[in-house]
Amino acid sequence: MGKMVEIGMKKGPWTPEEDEILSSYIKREGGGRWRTLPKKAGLRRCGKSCRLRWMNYLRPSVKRGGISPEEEDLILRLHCLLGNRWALIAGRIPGRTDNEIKNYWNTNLSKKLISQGIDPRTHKPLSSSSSNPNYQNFVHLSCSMEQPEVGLPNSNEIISNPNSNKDENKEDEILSYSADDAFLDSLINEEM
DNA sequence: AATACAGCCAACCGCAACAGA
DNA sequence: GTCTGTTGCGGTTGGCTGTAT
Repeated sequence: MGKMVEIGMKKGPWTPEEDEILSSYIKREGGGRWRTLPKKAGLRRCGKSCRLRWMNYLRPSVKRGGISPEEEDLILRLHCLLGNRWALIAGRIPGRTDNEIKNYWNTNLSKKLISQGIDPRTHKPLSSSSSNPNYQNFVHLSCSMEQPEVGLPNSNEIISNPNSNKDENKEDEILSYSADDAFLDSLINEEM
């Protein structure tokens, strides 16, 4: 498939005028059909850019900033279970977007974990830091959800190598498990 | 006051997944 | 089943802002 190059499209930060055009169009006509939307709305932006702006900023349900300690703890728990599946994590935290959670993780939480001697990718102690007393605190805080009784992978398996596609069946199993609503709900409710 | 540096986050890019013809 | 266009996701980057020198 040939790459579609959009010429004459504006890039970079959105202006208040563009925001107004996009949100009033979507309120009037609804979202979706992102590729044709900007032309119909009268915007010189690509569909991707419009979708991103709406999803991460303009949607009325989007909360911005001020992540609470409860939300932070939930992000830690979900990341421990799911790895860098930001959309999946965001789906369990009302009003938060994948982009916001990803940014919060990269700028705050991963540094916090590193300072505690924890590898933010694996949620295991960094090399030669397993005796770090902070690790015990972190395990209690972040990874203390009960492991399922039977037939389910543990969280370390899930995130041990997120880029590997060598075992498709296993990956499917993990994905279906990871997205299990009842289990994730129990994880959330345990915390609230 | 000017400059350098660091942190943060909005937005972009590439690719995978999905949908439908 | 295959091809093609669209959407969604995650990694990355560029630029803005605040702080240090």
